[in-house]
This record gives sequence, C-alpha cells and structure tokens, in this order.
Amino acid sequence: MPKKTASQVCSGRSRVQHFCHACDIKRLLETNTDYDRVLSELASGLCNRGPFQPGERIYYANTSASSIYAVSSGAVKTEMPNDGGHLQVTGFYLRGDLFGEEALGESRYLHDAIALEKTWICEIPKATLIEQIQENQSMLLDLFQLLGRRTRTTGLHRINRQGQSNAERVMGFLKDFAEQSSQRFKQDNGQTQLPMNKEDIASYLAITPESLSRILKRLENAGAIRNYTHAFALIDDNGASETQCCCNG
Amino acid sequence: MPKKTASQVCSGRSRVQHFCHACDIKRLLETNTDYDRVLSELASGLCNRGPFQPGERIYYANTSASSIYAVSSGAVKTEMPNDGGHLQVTGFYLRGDLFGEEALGESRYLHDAIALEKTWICEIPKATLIEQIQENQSMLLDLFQLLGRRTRTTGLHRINRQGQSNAERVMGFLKDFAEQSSQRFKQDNGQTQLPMNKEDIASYLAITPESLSRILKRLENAGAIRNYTHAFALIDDNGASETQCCCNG
DNA sequence: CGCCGTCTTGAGTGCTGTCAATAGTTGTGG
DNA sequence: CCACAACTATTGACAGCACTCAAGACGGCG
Repeated sequence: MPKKTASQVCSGRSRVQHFCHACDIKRLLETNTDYDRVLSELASGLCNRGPFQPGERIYYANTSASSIYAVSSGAVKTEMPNDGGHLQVTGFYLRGDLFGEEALGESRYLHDAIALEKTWICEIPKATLIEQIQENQSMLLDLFQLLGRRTRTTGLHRINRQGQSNAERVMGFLKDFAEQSSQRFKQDNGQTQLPMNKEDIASYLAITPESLSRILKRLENAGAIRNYTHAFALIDDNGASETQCCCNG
Repeated sequence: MPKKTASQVCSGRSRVQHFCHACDIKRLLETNTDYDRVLSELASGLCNRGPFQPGERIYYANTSASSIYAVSSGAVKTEMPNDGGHLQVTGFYLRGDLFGEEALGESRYLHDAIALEKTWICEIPKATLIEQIQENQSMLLDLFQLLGRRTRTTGLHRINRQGQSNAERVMGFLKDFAEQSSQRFKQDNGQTQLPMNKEDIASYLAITPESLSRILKRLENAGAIRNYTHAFALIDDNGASETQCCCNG
C-alpha cells in the first residue's frame, strides 16, 4: 500500500505540493487563476499535521471547529454516538478526501474523526478558505462540487436502498470502495486493501459483524468476491480472475 | 393545515415577502447588510412557480440544473431510481425548506422533485446566488449553515442506525418529522399531518409498506403513537394525551 | 511460543419480505 | 347525496434472513 514518509515540519509551498498532489484542497487551489499567489497565502494558514497513529482521534464531536481537513496520507473514519449511546461509523476517507466539511456552517464538529492507520492530514482554516472564496468565484463552484461529490457517492441513497438485501448493500459498499480506492492507489493484483476492520464496515452498514461475516462468506461461495482480513477482491462475472489465488492481506 | 392562496404572477419584492416569510432563501437575504438592494436584485432573478398539483414533477433527475428551490407552500419529495430501477424516496421538504441544492456544484439534478400536495416553490438561479455570495461574505456562511442543517437533521446517521430495530427507526422518523413540522405549522390537537402517503415513508426508510403498517400498529398498541391515514400523534410516556380520542385525518 | 483481539461459525428466536386477500379512503359522475 | 371505481392501507400465512448468545478459529504482537 502506498504510504508517504514526510517531515513533520511545515515549510511553505513545497510542503503542500508534497502532501496534497491528489488532494481535494489542492484541487481547489489549482482552479484558481492566480494559483501561486493564492497558494502562498493559503500556505500561511495551512498546516500539515501528523502522524496520527491508528485509533488516534483527530478531532472530537462537539468541539470547536475552525478548520476543515483533507487526508494527506493514510485513512480516516468518522463516527458519532447514536441514540443508544453506541458509536456508529458514518464515513471513511482516503488520501485526498475532504472531511470535517460539515462544520463549514457550524461552530462545532458533528463527528469524531479517527485515524485508521498512520495518517497525515492537511488542515485548512475555514476563515482562510472563505477569504479565498470571496476573491475567486471559481473556487466557490469547485467547493460546491467537492461537497456535492461526497453526497452523490456516499449519500443515504447509496447505503439505505429499498428492495435490496443486506448482501446487495454489502456488495454495493465493496464496489464503491474499490472504485474510490482504485482512483487513489495502484492495485496490480486486483485486490482492494481495507484500512478499517470488519467491525467498522458492519457499523457503517448498520449490521452486526456476524451478519457481515456470513454475507461475505456467502458472496465468496457464490464467486462474487474473495474475502481477506484486511482486503477483498471483486471477481468479475465470468470468474476469470478467480483463478489467481493470492491469499496475503 | 395552513395553506396559501396566491396569485401566480410574479411582481417584484412583495411577491417574495408574501411567499417566503419563513423561507430558507429569505433567511439568506435577511442576513445581508444591504438587504433592500440585494433583495431587489435577487427579485429580478427569483421566480415563484406554481401551483404544482400533487404528483406533478418540478424537475427531473439528470436534467439541466440552473436553479435551486425552496418550498413556498405545500410539500415536496425527492426520489431517484436505485440499482433495481425502482424509484426510492430520498427526502421530504416542507414550507421553507431548500431543495435541489445538491445541484449547486453540478450541472444536472440528482433526483426527481415531486409535489406532494398543491405546492408553490421559490426558484433562485444559481448564478444569481453565486453573484450575491461573491459580494457578501455572511451570505456564504449562512448558505453553509443551511446546507449543513439538512445533513445534520436527515443525514445517514438519522436513518441508518446500528443496533436499532426498524420500529425504532420509524419512531425516529416520526419524531424528527413532528419536530420539523411543528416548526412550520400550528398543531393544536397534538397531531402531525403527513403530506406523503405511507408508501413514500416506507420507501424513504427502505422497508416495505406492509412492514411499516405492522410497525405502526405495534407502536400504537404499545401506546407510543396514534396512527391515522394522513397524520399521526406522538403519545408522551405518561400517556396523558392518549385520552383525547380524535380520529379525524 | 503464547496471549489477546478480531473474525468466523453454530443454534435458536424473532422480524421482515413476499404473495395474496381484505378493508378503508378518495375522487368522480350520476 | 349516493354509488361506483381506483387507489391506498391493513391483515394474514409462510419462508428466509438477521440478531442474539455462545463457542471456536485465526492472526498479530510481544
């Protein structure tokens, strides 16, 4: 799995380019016609933070939110307590993904954000972002696009589908995640790495880990996937790639 | 149920005030320091449209999206086809609610929008909104707040909760809807009117109408609610309001 | 090599989806 | 105002699936 080793010290523009070459925030910046100037201005407010260790919290729900974030390297999950008081996972974020953006219009975060692996994040103060938007109209359009993209890819309609069995919901999640992951990482063996554990996935899909385990076994027996501890592989319909048996992960 | 009868002709500022006195769009405008000027400018681009009859489509998914909307009077649902090709309800919008805002960053709508009752809507062109935002920073903050508010009140975490039975999910929906409704309409008899039918609710919660019917009956037998065709009443724990038996609706 | 957490598997109960039939509601026309 | 038709909502029977509780297997880490 591609990972970056980087110095913790922030040192201007090269830092941003180093961390965020596929980052949502950088994509915002690139659309700016006066890229160099804006980047340098933003860089004065930006700060890369890390490394966060697996399980370490990046921010807590209901704490003051003055910044939004993007994943520079590693992976992040967000979770929040439901009515029963149990924490439920509400989102997974890979390299480049924006997170914490629900706090743009509020003073406090809605979720806890937790690193899934060794993770670096790119922090952008809301005040800085808003200033830049005020000066550059295309930046606002791009921000709208970023916010809408997550709604479209991981919104309610993607998880909570009528007339679909839990097996289909699991399959949908795997396909979506594989696509998200393939846009960010090379996968030469057809496998998709899972930075989170099965319990997190079950929590996200609102099913029990036992059910998830049984569903994955059923899908594997049906020849739809291969199931590993921290990875999976989608088998295409003709079962061509089923022949290659690589059991690492 | 409060309803407005209004002329269909758009005629400048008074029109906006008439329709949108509790409207998300008007709330945006009111925060503007130069209210009169911006309102008149927006009014030149705003257009109230209606009446839409029950079942009539306001816009179609994948059609060109140059405007976002708010409900002036009546009620609206959004729905979209899932993988199986069946339409699934993705949201309900009452008077004052913004909808179609997922198209802010895209050129096409994600859902179909359909009137649930006789409905008037307030249309605001995206170009006009963006121009105003560019001139007024507080308007951007308020827009963020509006966008985030829906995420917080009707997001994935409100519907798809781990460890909750479908009965609890239904109860959660009813409580949420009752709160949303009470913020907009007077309810002197403790009842909450439902502008949509049970099939729409079942679709939104991704359960079958039969299951919803059984769950509502179970909740009623347990003394938690009263169930009517186009309304319901929440019974508080001590059962005080259970005594009043009003079976209209 | 052994501990501990994660994942998987097993048995039994309850709930939900499916299919079908019945009851209730709304709107229309005579 | 009543009768009919079309739609919506409810109820019933049955099979399949998910949840609970429990135990066993696997894998990572010291």
